[in-house]
Amino acid sequence: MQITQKPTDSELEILQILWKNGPSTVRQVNDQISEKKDVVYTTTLKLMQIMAEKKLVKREKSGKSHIYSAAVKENETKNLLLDKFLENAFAGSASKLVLQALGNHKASKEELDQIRELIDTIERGLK
Amino acid sequence: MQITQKPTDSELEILQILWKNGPSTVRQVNDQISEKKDVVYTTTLKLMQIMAEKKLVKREKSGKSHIYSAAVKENETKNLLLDKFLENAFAGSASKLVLQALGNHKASKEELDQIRELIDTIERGLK
DNA sequence: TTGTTGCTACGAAACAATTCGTATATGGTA
DNA sequence: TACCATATACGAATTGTTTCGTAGCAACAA
Repeated sequence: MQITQKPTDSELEILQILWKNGPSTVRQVNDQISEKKDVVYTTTLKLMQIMAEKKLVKREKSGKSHIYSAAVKENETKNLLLDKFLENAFAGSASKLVLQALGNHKASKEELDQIRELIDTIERGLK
Repeated sequence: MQITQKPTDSELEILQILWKNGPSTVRQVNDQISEKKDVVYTTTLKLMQIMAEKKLVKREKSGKSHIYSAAVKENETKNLLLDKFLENAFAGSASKLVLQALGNHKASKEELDQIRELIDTIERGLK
């Protein structure tokens, strides 16, 4: 399923858990979230029900509970979020964003090298 | 003034105009916004009044109208937004974000070179 | 069969962001 | 001064997100 509409922050939090852990019950997702903040079980349930309506997740019955899994791809979703963010905050310019991100956040030598390699690859493509 | 709270999308839109054009009246800001989408004057006015309460903008009286100007720095604001976004979508990893941004969005040779230079500079610092 | 436990369904409150209509004030001009 | 154009103030409707309480259902053990 192609993602079109940007998930909210809470929805993204749930998606991240599903991407990381694979198909899960509401209980499992809620346990994860509870490690970071106080949230009642039914709040997570409601969110996941809404996400099912929006087709952000699929669910299937298993005994008396449901197993939820992400219905949108991690990569595509993050790209969409990035696009919107880029548009809102950096007038759509990826390089402005990159300069700001690298200028102000710590990255290790390995990470920097990785980025440099990617640039090489892209430039070879550009020719 | 140090920014602490993330501006909303609409607020950011107004800030971008103030950063770009300098101190402006509500009318001027609204004219800019109107080029892209339909918005009634009082909507923009209300937003800017709220932004004044939040100290995102300052205003001073000039004749019968007010002149508004940004009260937060462009660089700091974008950094804050970037931090939040990084945290929500990329687990705080700037390099993951950069890889995704460069991998999926077009950047020109000049932009790529600029980024490469920045990496060089950072690595010299790290050394 | 009858509790107990843990699940889903669902309504509604609490917020926050956005939008707009209406009332009112003010400055400039005839 | 009186009028008009344009400004601000402000309340309120709308929309979307997040939160939680309560009701009811289903599985399983005693």
